[in-house]
Amino acid sequence: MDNSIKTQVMRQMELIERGVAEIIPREELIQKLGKSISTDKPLRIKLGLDPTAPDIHLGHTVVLNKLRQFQDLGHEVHLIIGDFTGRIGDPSGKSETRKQLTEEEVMFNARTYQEQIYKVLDREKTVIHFNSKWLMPMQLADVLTLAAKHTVARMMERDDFEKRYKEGLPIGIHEFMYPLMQGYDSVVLEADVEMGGTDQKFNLLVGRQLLKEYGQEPQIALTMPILEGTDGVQKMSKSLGNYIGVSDEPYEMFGKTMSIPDEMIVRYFELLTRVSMDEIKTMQTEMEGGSLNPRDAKIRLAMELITMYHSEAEAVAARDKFQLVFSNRDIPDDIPELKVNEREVWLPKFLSENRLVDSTSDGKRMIKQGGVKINGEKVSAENIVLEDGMVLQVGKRRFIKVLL
RNA sequence: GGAGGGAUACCCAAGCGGCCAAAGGGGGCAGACUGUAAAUCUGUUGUCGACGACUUCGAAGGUUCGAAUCCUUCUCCCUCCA
Repeated sequence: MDNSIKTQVMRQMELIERGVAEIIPREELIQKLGKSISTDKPLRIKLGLDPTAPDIHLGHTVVLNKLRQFQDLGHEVHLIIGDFTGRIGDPSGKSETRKQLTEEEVMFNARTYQEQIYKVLDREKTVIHFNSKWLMPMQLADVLTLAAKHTVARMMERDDFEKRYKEGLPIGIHEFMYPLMQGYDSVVLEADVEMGGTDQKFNLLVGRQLLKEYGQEPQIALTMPILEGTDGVQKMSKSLGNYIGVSDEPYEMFGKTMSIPDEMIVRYFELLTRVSMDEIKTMQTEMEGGSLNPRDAKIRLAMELITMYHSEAEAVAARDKFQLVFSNRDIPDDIPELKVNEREVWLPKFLSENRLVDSTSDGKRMIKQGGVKINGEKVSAENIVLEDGMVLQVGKRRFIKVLL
Protein backbone atom coordinates (compact mmCIF):
# COMPACT_ATOMS: atom_id res chain seq x y z
CA MET A 1 0.00 0.00 0.00
CA ASP A 2 1.56 3.29 -0.96
CA ASN A 3 1.53 6.20 1.39
CA SER A 4 -1.20 8.35 -0.11
CA ILE A 5 -3.58 5.41 -0.11
CA LYS A 6 -2.59 4.58 3.42
CA THR A 7 -3.43 8.10 4.49
CA GLN A 8 -6.83 7.90 2.86
CA VAL A 9 -7.53 4.56 4.43
CA MET A 10 -6.65 5.86 7.85
CA ARG A 11 -8.89 8.86 7.37
CA GLN A 12 -11.76 6.54 6.47
CA MET A 13 -11.03 4.27 9.41
CA GLU A 14 -11.16 7.15 11.79
CA LEU A 15 -14.73 7.88 10.75
CA ILE A 16 -15.74 4.26 10.51
CA GLU A 17 -14.47 3.41 13.95
CA ARG A 18 -16.47 6.09 15.66
CA GLY A 19 -18.87 4.49 18.08
CA VAL A 20 -18.47 0.93 16.80
CA ALA A 21 -18.54 -2.00 19.15
CA GLU A 22 -16.42 -4.41 17.13
CA ILE A 23 -14.81 -4.77 13.72
CA ILE A 24 -13.96 -8.36 13.05
CA PRO A 25 -11.26 -8.44 11.87
CA ARG A 26 -10.11 -4.86 11.79
CA GLU A 27 -6.98 -5.58 9.74
CA GLU A 28 -9.00 -7.06 6.93
CA LEU A 29 -11.21 -4.01 6.74
CA ILE A 30 -8.13 -1.85 6.33
CA GLN A 31 -7.03 -4.05 3.46
CA LYS A 32 -10.43 -3.93 1.83
CA LEU A 33 -10.49 -0.17 2.10
CA GLY A 34 -7.07 0.04 0.55
CA LYS A 35 -8.15 -2.13 -2.33
CA SER A 36 -11.33 -0.14 -2.76
CA ILE A 37 -9.39 3.09 -3.03
CA SER A 38 -6.73 1.80 -5.38
CA THR A 39 -9.22 0.11 -7.71
CA ASP A 40 -11.79 2.85 -7.25
CA LYS A 41 -14.48 0.30 -6.42
CA PRO A 42 -16.84 0.99 -3.55
CA LEU A 43 -17.28 -1.59 -0.81
CA ARG A 44 -20.62 -3.37 -0.56
CA ILE A 45 -22.04 -2.83 2.89
CA LYS A 46 -24.92 -5.06 3.87
CA LEU A 47 -27.65 -4.70 6.43
CA GLY A 48 -30.54 -7.09 6.91
CA LEU A 49 -33.93 -5.77 7.96
CA ASP A 50 -36.80 -7.59 9.55
CA PRO A 51 -40.04 -6.54 7.86
CA THR A 52 -42.25 -7.26 10.84
CA ALA A 53 -41.84 -4.03 12.79
CA PRO A 54 -41.81 -1.03 10.52
CA ASP A 55 -41.51 1.67 13.16
CA ILE A 56 -38.01 2.99 13.38
CA HIS A 57 -36.64 4.64 16.47
CA LEU A 58 -33.28 6.13 17.29
CA GLY A 59 -31.96 2.78 18.45
CA HIS A 60 -32.22 1.52 14.88
CA THR A 61 -30.55 4.61 13.52
CA VAL A 62 -27.27 3.80 15.26
CA VAL A 63 -26.59 1.28 12.54
CA LEU A 64 -28.15 3.45 9.86
CA ASN A 65 -25.92 6.36 10.76
CA LYS A 66 -22.91 4.15 10.35
CA LEU A 67 -24.17 3.08 6.95
CA ARG A 68 -24.59 6.72 6.06
CA GLN A 69 -20.97 7.36 6.96
CA PHE A 70 -19.95 4.56 4.63
CA GLN A 71 -22.01 6.17 1.90
CA ASP A 72 -20.41 9.51 2.53
CA LEU A 73 -17.08 7.80 2.07
CA GLY A 74 -18.27 6.60 -1.30
CA HIS A 75 -19.37 3.06 -0.48
CA GLU A 76 -22.52 1.23 -1.46
CA VAL A 77 -25.23 0.19 0.94
CA HIS A 78 -27.30 -2.93 0.30
CA LEU A 79 -30.38 -3.41 2.40
CA ILE A 80 -31.93 -6.82 2.55
CA ILE A 81 -35.57 -6.97 3.44
CA GLY A 82 -36.04 -10.33 5.10
CA ASP A 83 -39.40 -10.93 3.50
CA PHE A 84 -38.77 -14.66 3.17
CA THR A 85 -38.77 -15.38 6.88
CA GLY A 86 -41.57 -12.90 7.36
CA ARG A 87 -43.73 -14.73 4.88
CA ILE A 88 -42.87 -18.21 6.08
CA GLY A 89 -43.39 -17.22 9.67
CA ASP A 90 -40.80 -18.04 12.23
CA PRO A 91 -42.23 -20.43 14.80
CA SER A 92 -39.11 -20.20 16.94
CA GLY A 93 -39.09 -19.24 20.56
CA LYS A 94 -41.30 -20.90 23.06
CA SER A 95 -43.64 -17.99 23.56
CA GLU A 96 -45.47 -16.32 20.73
CA THR A 97 -45.36 -17.79 17.29
CA ARG A 98 -44.50 -15.00 14.97
CA LYS A 99 -47.31 -13.96 12.73
CA GLN A 100 -47.12 -14.86 9.11
CA LEU A 101 -47.21 -11.81 6.91
CA THR A 102 -48.85 -11.61 3.54
CA GLU A 103 -46.96 -10.30 0.58
CA GLU A 104 -48.97 -7.09 0.76
CA GLU A 105 -48.08 -6.55 4.40
CA VAL A 106 -44.43 -7.15 3.70
CA MET A 107 -44.50 -4.68 0.83
CA PHE A 108 -46.33 -2.14 2.93
CA ASN A 109 -43.84 -2.47 5.78
CA ALA A 110 -40.97 -2.26 3.37
CA ARG A 111 -42.32 0.99 1.98
CA THR A 112 -42.82 2.44 5.44
CA TYR A 113 -39.29 1.44 6.24
CA GLN A 114 -37.91 3.20 3.23
CA GLU A 115 -39.65 6.46 3.99
CA GLN A 116 -38.03 6.50 7.40
CA ILE A 117 -34.69 5.10 6.39
CA TYR A 118 -34.03 7.75 3.79
CA LYS A 119 -34.10 10.34 6.49
CA VAL A 120 -30.69 8.94 7.30
CA LEU A 121 -29.45 7.14 4.23
CA ASP A 122 -28.55 8.53 0.85
CA ARG A 123 -31.16 7.15 -1.52
CA GLU A 124 -28.77 7.32 -4.47
CA LYS A 125 -26.27 5.00 -2.87
CA THR A 126 -28.74 2.51 -1.46
CA VAL A 127 -29.88 -0.71 -3.10
CA ILE A 128 -32.80 -2.65 -1.71
CA HIS A 129 -33.15 -6.41 -2.07
CA PHE A 130 -35.81 -8.87 -1.02
CA ASN A 131 -34.33 -12.16 0.04
CA SER A 132 -37.33 -14.22 -1.00
CA LYS A 133 -36.01 -13.67 -4.51
CA TRP A 134 -33.26 -16.20 -3.97
CA LEU A 135 -34.45 -18.09 -0.90
CA MET A 136 -37.91 -18.96 -2.18
CA PRO A 137 -36.78 -20.95 -5.24
CA MET A 138 -34.21 -23.02 -3.36
CA GLN A 139 -34.64 -26.78 -3.64
CA LEU A 140 -34.12 -29.16 -0.77
CA ALA A 141 -30.83 -30.16 -2.36
CA ASP A 142 -29.68 -26.53 -2.30
CA VAL A 143 -30.78 -26.20 1.29
CA LEU A 144 -28.84 -29.29 2.27
CA THR A 145 -25.76 -28.01 0.49
CA LEU A 146 -26.09 -24.85 2.50
CA ALA A 147 -26.69 -26.71 5.74
CA ALA A 148 -23.66 -28.91 5.07
CA LYS A 149 -21.45 -25.82 5.22
CA HIS A 150 -21.92 -25.52 8.93
CA THR A 151 -21.66 -27.82 11.89
CA VAL A 152 -23.71 -28.32 15.00
CA ALA A 153 -20.70 -27.59 17.16
CA ARG A 154 -20.24 -24.20 15.56
CA MET A 155 -23.95 -23.47 15.81
CA MET A 156 -23.83 -24.23 19.48
CA GLU A 157 -21.25 -21.55 20.00
CA ARG A 158 -24.05 -19.06 19.93
CA ASP A 159 -24.78 -18.09 23.52
CA ASP A 160 -28.51 -18.42 23.45
CA PHE A 161 -28.39 -21.82 21.77
CA GLU A 162 -25.81 -22.96 24.24
CA LYS A 163 -27.78 -21.62 27.12
CA ARG A 164 -31.04 -23.15 25.99
CA TYR A 165 -29.35 -26.47 25.35
CA LYS A 166 -27.81 -26.54 28.80
CA GLU A 167 -31.07 -25.64 30.41
CA GLY A 168 -32.87 -28.31 28.48
CA LEU A 169 -35.01 -25.84 26.57
CA PRO A 170 -36.11 -26.73 23.07
CA ILE A 171 -34.17 -25.59 20.03
CA GLY A 172 -35.95 -26.08 16.74
CA ILE A 173 -33.88 -27.49 13.89
CA HIS A 174 -35.17 -24.71 11.68
CA GLU A 175 -33.67 -22.21 14.09
CA PHE A 176 -30.28 -23.37 12.93
CA MET A 177 -31.33 -22.37 9.45
CA TYR A 178 -31.89 -18.71 10.16
CA PRO A 179 -28.24 -17.73 10.58
CA LEU A 180 -27.48 -19.77 7.49
CA MET A 181 -30.13 -18.03 5.44
CA GLN A 182 -28.90 -14.66 6.59
CA GLY A 183 -25.38 -15.71 5.69
CA TYR A 184 -26.54 -16.94 2.33
CA ASP A 185 -27.83 -13.43 1.64
CA SER A 186 -24.24 -12.29 1.99
CA VAL A 187 -23.08 -14.93 -0.45
CA VAL A 188 -25.59 -13.79 -3.04
CA LEU A 189 -24.71 -10.15 -2.51
CA GLU A 190 -20.97 -10.70 -2.29
CA ALA A 191 -20.95 -8.44 0.74
CA ASP A 192 -17.73 -6.85 1.91
CA VAL A 193 -19.05 -5.76 5.25
CA GLU A 194 -22.16 -6.76 7.15
CA MET A 195 -23.48 -4.48 9.82
CA GLY A 196 -25.66 -5.12 12.81
CA GLY A 197 -26.12 -4.58 16.50
CA THR A 198 -23.87 -6.46 18.89
CA ASP A 199 -26.69 -8.99 19.24
CA GLN A 200 -26.09 -9.90 15.60
CA LYS A 201 -22.44 -10.79 16.08
CA PHE A 202 -22.96 -14.50 15.78
CA ASN A 203 -25.06 -14.26 12.65
CA LEU A 204 -22.56 -11.93 11.03
CA LEU A 205 -19.77 -14.35 11.74
CA VAL A 206 -21.73 -17.27 10.29
CA GLY A 207 -22.07 -15.15 7.18
CA ARG A 208 -18.35 -14.57 7.16
CA GLN A 209 -17.73 -18.29 7.45
CA LEU A 210 -20.18 -19.10 4.68
CA LEU A 211 -18.59 -16.70 2.24
CA LYS A 212 -15.34 -18.54 2.77
CA GLU A 213 -17.04 -21.87 2.21
CA TYR A 214 -18.50 -20.62 -1.05
CA GLY A 215 -15.04 -19.54 -2.15
CA GLN A 216 -15.59 -15.82 -1.76
CA GLU A 217 -13.69 -13.18 0.09
CA PRO A 218 -15.12 -13.27 3.64
CA GLN A 219 -17.13 -10.32 4.83
CA ILE A 220 -16.16 -8.12 7.73
CA ALA A 221 -18.50 -8.18 10.69
CA LEU A 222 -19.07 -4.69 12.01
CA THR A 223 -21.23 -4.36 15.07
CA MET A 224 -22.69 -1.29 16.72
CA PRO A 225 -23.67 -0.99 20.37
CA ILE A 226 -27.28 -1.37 21.36
CA LEU A 227 -28.52 2.05 22.38
CA GLU A 228 -30.12 2.54 25.77
CA GLY A 229 -33.49 4.20 25.80
CA THR A 230 -34.50 7.47 27.42
CA ASP A 231 -34.32 5.78 30.81
CA GLY A 232 -30.62 5.27 30.22
CA VAL A 233 -30.72 1.68 31.41
CA GLN A 234 -32.67 -0.67 29.22
CA LYS A 235 -32.25 -0.94 25.50
CA MET A 236 -34.38 1.39 23.49
CA SER A 237 -37.52 -0.36 22.40
CA LYS A 238 -41.03 0.47 21.55
CA SER A 239 -42.50 -2.02 23.95
CA LEU A 240 -40.58 -0.58 26.87
CA GLY A 241 -41.81 2.88 25.97
CA ASN A 242 -38.36 4.39 26.35
CA TYR A 243 -37.89 5.22 22.70
CA ILE A 244 -37.64 8.27 20.53
CA GLY A 245 -39.20 7.54 17.14
CA VAL A 246 -37.80 9.10 14.00
CA SER A 247 -41.36 10.05 13.14
CA ASP A 248 -42.08 11.64 16.50
CA GLU A 249 -43.32 15.21 16.37
CA PRO A 250 -40.57 17.81 16.90
CA TYR A 251 -41.80 18.98 20.28
CA GLU A 252 -42.20 15.43 21.52
CA MET A 253 -38.75 14.58 20.28
CA PHE A 254 -37.40 17.57 22.11
CA GLY A 255 -39.06 16.65 25.37
CA LYS A 256 -38.01 13.03 25.23
CA THR A 257 -34.44 14.04 24.52
CA MET A 258 -34.45 16.40 27.48
CA SER A 259 -35.51 13.54 29.69
CA ILE A 260 -32.49 11.34 29.10
CA PRO A 261 -30.12 11.02 32.05
CA ASP A 262 -27.08 13.27 31.92
CA GLU A 263 -24.72 10.31 31.60
CA MET A 264 -26.23 9.42 28.24
CA ILE A 265 -25.56 12.76 26.57
CA VAL A 266 -22.15 11.98 25.11
CA ARG A 267 -23.22 8.55 23.96
CA TYR A 268 -26.25 9.93 22.18
CA PHE A 269 -24.14 12.57 20.45
CA GLU A 270 -21.63 9.99 19.36
CA LEU A 271 -24.05 7.42 18.07
CA LEU A 272 -26.91 9.52 16.79
CA THR A 273 -25.57 12.76 15.38
CA ARG A 274 -23.00 13.95 12.90
CA VAL A 275 -21.43 16.33 15.36
CA SER A 276 -17.67 15.79 15.16
CA MET A 277 -15.89 13.79 17.82
CA ASP A 278 -13.68 16.76 18.59
CA GLU A 279 -16.68 18.87 19.39
CA ILE A 280 -18.26 16.11 21.46
CA LYS A 281 -15.08 15.69 23.48
CA THR A 282 -14.92 19.40 24.09
CA MET A 283 -18.48 19.37 25.39
CA GLN A 284 -17.67 16.44 27.62
CA THR A 285 -14.71 18.22 29.18
CA GLU A 286 -16.74 21.36 29.67
CA MET A 287 -19.56 19.48 31.33
CA GLU A 288 -17.16 17.72 33.65
CA GLY A 289 -15.51 21.03 34.45
CA GLY A 290 -18.85 22.65 35.11
CA SER A 291 -18.57 25.32 32.46
CA LEU A 292 -21.25 23.70 30.31
CA ASN A 293 -24.64 22.99 31.81
CA PRO A 294 -25.73 19.46 30.79
CA ARG A 295 -29.12 20.93 30.14
CA ASP A 296 -27.66 23.07 27.37
CA ALA A 297 -25.85 20.09 25.89
CA LYS A 298 -29.15 18.29 25.81
CA ILE A 299 -30.82 21.21 24.13
CA ARG A 300 -28.13 21.08 21.47
CA LEU A 301 -28.63 17.33 21.13
CA ALA A 302 -32.37 17.69 20.78
CA MET A 303 -31.94 20.33 18.12
CA GLU A 304 -29.48 18.22 16.16
CA LEU A 305 -31.92 15.34 16.17
CA ILE A 306 -34.93 17.38 15.18
CA THR A 307 -32.94 18.99 12.41
CA MET A 308 -32.04 15.57 11.09
CA TYR A 309 -35.53 14.16 11.15
CA HIS A 310 -37.58 17.30 10.58
CA SER A 311 -35.97 20.66 9.89
CA GLU A 312 -33.92 23.31 11.53
CA ALA A 313 -36.88 25.65 11.70
CA GLU A 314 -38.90 23.06 13.57
CA ALA A 315 -36.00 22.46 15.90
CA VAL A 316 -35.91 26.13 16.79
CA ALA A 317 -39.67 26.21 17.26
CA ALA A 318 -39.59 23.15 19.51
CA ARG A 319 -36.83 24.65 21.64
CA ASP A 320 -38.63 27.95 22.02
CA LYS A 321 -41.82 26.24 23.03
CA PHE A 322 -40.01 24.05 25.51
CA GLN A 323 -38.27 26.98 27.09
CA LEU A 324 -41.52 28.85 27.31
CA VAL A 325 -43.32 25.99 29.01
CA PHE A 326 -40.64 24.65 31.28
CA SER A 327 -38.02 27.24 31.90
CA ASN A 328 -40.44 30.10 32.27
CA ARG A 329 -43.32 27.98 33.47
CA ASP A 330 -45.44 29.78 30.99
CA ILE A 331 -48.36 28.74 28.90
CA PRO A 332 -47.56 27.94 25.27
CA ASP A 333 -49.50 29.81 22.62
CA ASP A 334 -50.51 26.91 20.41
CA ILE A 335 -52.62 24.96 22.88
CA PRO A 336 -55.78 23.22 21.77
CA GLU A 337 -58.98 25.21 22.05
CA LEU A 338 -62.33 23.92 23.07
CA LYS A 339 -65.74 25.38 22.41
CA VAL A 340 -68.06 24.87 25.34
CA ASN A 341 -71.74 25.41 25.93
CA GLU A 342 -72.07 25.01 29.65
CA ARG A 343 -70.42 27.60 31.86
CA GLU A 344 -70.83 25.88 35.16
CA VAL A 345 -68.95 22.62 35.17
CA TRP A 346 -67.84 19.95 37.56
CA LEU A 347 -64.12 19.90 36.93
CA PRO A 348 -63.30 16.19 37.43
CA LYS A 349 -65.87 15.26 34.83
CA PHE A 350 -65.03 18.12 32.52
CA LEU A 351 -61.34 17.24 32.56
CA SER A 352 -61.96 13.58 31.93
CA GLU A 353 -64.42 14.30 29.12
CA ASN A 354 -61.74 16.35 27.45
CA ARG A 355 -59.07 13.74 28.09
CA LEU A 356 -56.88 15.88 30.29
CA VAL A 357 -57.20 13.17 32.92
CA ASP A 358 -58.07 9.48 32.68
CA SER A 359 -61.26 9.47 34.70
CA THR A 360 -63.25 11.59 37.09
CA SER A 361 -61.54 9.77 39.93
CA ASP A 362 -58.21 10.70 38.43
CA GLY A 363 -59.44 14.25 38.06
CA LYS A 364 -60.38 14.48 41.71
CA ARG A 365 -56.96 13.17 42.64
CA MET A 366 -55.22 15.69 40.45
CA ILE A 367 -57.12 18.56 41.99
CA LYS A 368 -56.36 17.30 45.46
CA GLN A 369 -52.67 17.07 44.63
CA GLY A 370 -52.55 20.56 43.26
CA GLY A 371 -51.94 19.42 39.72
CA VAL A 372 -54.72 21.42 38.14
CA LYS A 373 -54.36 25.08 37.30
CA ILE A 374 -56.62 27.70 35.83
CA ASN A 375 -54.77 30.55 34.14
CA GLY A 376 -51.68 29.48 36.06
CA GLU A 377 -53.39 29.44 39.47
CA LYS A 378 -53.85 26.21 41.40
CA VAL A 379 -57.47 25.19 41.82
CA SER A 380 -58.93 23.48 44.83
CA ALA A 381 -62.63 23.75 44.01
CA GLU A 382 -64.31 21.09 41.94
CA ASN A 383 -67.15 23.21 40.71
CA ILE A 384 -66.09 26.15 38.64
CA VAL A 385 -67.49 28.65 36.21
CA LEU A 386 -65.80 28.76 32.85
CA GLU A 387 -64.88 32.02 31.24
CA ASP A 388 -63.99 32.82 27.67
CA GLY A 389 -60.28 32.32 27.03
CA MET A 390 -59.72 30.50 30.30
CA VAL A 391 -56.73 28.17 30.21
CA LEU A 392 -56.98 24.87 32.06
CA GLN A 393 -53.79 23.05 32.83
CA VAL A 394 -53.17 19.58 34.23
CA GLY A 395 -49.66 18.77 35.28
CA LYS A 396 -46.88 20.40 33.39
CA ARG A 397 -47.83 19.72 29.86
CA ARG A 398 -51.52 19.24 29.31
CA PHE A 399 -53.37 22.38 28.39
CA ILE A 400 -56.70 23.38 26.99
CA LYS A 401 -58.20 26.77 26.30
CA VAL A 402 -61.95 27.15 26.59
CA LEU A 403 -63.97 29.31 24.27
CA LEU A 404 -67.55 30.22 24.97
C1' G B 1 -48.57 -41.10 27.60
C1' G B 2 -47.67 -40.21 33.11
C1' A B 3 -46.52 -36.95 37.69
C1' G B 4 -46.46 -32.30 39.69
C1' G B 5 -46.40 -26.55 39.70
C1' G B 6 -48.60 -22.06 38.16
C1' A B 7 -52.18 -18.09 36.06
C1' U B 8 -53.47 -11.76 41.04
C1' A B 9 -54.23 -4.67 38.91
C1' C B 10 -49.73 -1.45 33.44
C1' C B 11 -45.36 -5.15 34.79
C1' C B 12 -43.06 -8.27 38.66
C1' A B 13 -44.92 -10.25 43.05
C1' A B 14 -47.46 -11.23 48.25
C1' G B 15 -52.14 -12.85 49.95
C1' C B 16 -54.71 -18.82 50.59
C1' G B 17 -62.59 -17.92 54.03
C1' G B 18 -64.41 -12.05 56.53
C1' C B 19 -59.88 -6.81 58.91
C1' C B 20 -58.81 -7.31 50.58
C1' A B 21 -59.91 -2.37 45.91
C1' A B 22 -56.05 -6.48 47.46
C1' A B 23 -48.78 -5.94 50.95
C1' G B 24 -44.06 -4.84 48.52
C1' G B 25 -41.17 -3.39 44.24
C1' G B 26 -40.96 -1.42 39.27
C1' G B 27 -43.35 1.78 35.97
C1' G B 28 -46.87 5.90 35.38
C1' C B 29 -48.86 10.50 37.18
C1' A B 30 -48.71 14.82 40.52
C1' G B 31 -46.17 18.04 44.14
C1' A B 32 -41.60 20.06 46.27
C1' C B 33 -36.79 21.08 44.88
C1' U B 34 -33.75 22.30 40.47
C1' G B 35 -30.21 22.81 35.82
C1' U B 36 -34.53 19.85 32.20
C1' A B 37 -39.66 15.93 31.39
C1' A B 38 -31.89 14.42 35.04
C1' A B 39 -31.14 13.17 40.33
C1' U B 40 -33.50 13.29 45.17
C1' C B 41 -37.70 13.53 48.50
C1' U B 42 -43.18 13.27 49.25
C1' G B 43 -47.89 11.91 47.68
C1' U B 44 -50.84 9.13 44.40
C1' U B 45 -51.95 5.00 41.17
C1' G B 46 -60.06 0.39 39.51
C1' U B 47 -64.67 3.10 38.33
C1' C B 48 -68.89 6.05 39.67
C1' G B 49 -71.36 13.50 41.41
C1' A B 50 -68.67 9.26 45.57
C1' C B 51 -67.14 9.04 53.47
C1' G B 52 -71.37 5.14 50.08
C1' A B 53 -72.07 2.02 45.61
C1' C B 54 -70.31 -0.89 41.63
C1' U B 55 -66.68 -3.91 38.88
C1' U B 56 -61.81 -6.50 39.42
C1' C B 57 -57.54 -11.58 41.38
C1' G B 58 -57.14 -16.92 33.79
C1' A B 59 -62.82 -18.57 32.11
C1' A B 60 -67.55 -20.71 33.50
C1' G B 61 -70.33 -22.84 37.26
C1' G B 62 -70.93 -24.35 42.61
C1' U B 63 -70.40 -24.41 48.33
C1' U B 64 -71.00 -20.42 52.07
C1' C B 65 -74.35 -15.28 55.74
C1' G B 66 -69.56 -14.08 53.27
C1' A B 67 -64.56 -16.29 48.25
C1' A B 68 -58.64 -13.74 45.14
C1' U B 69 -58.77 -17.55 48.94
C1' C B 70 -62.76 -23.97 49.28
C1' C B 71 -65.05 -27.54 45.28
C1' U B 72 -66.08 -28.89 39.84
C1' U B 73 -65.16 -28.31 34.73
C1' C B 74 -62.46 -25.72 30.99
C1' U B 75 -58.34 -22.76 28.68
C1' C B 76 -53.31 -21.48 28.64
C1' C B 77 -48.19 -21.74 30.56
C1' C B 78 -44.07 -24.24 33.06
C1' U B 79 -41.10 -28.35 35.39
C1' C B 80 -39.98 -33.53 35.83
C1' C B 81 -40.49 -38.75 34.01
C1' A B 82 -41.30 -41.75 29.32
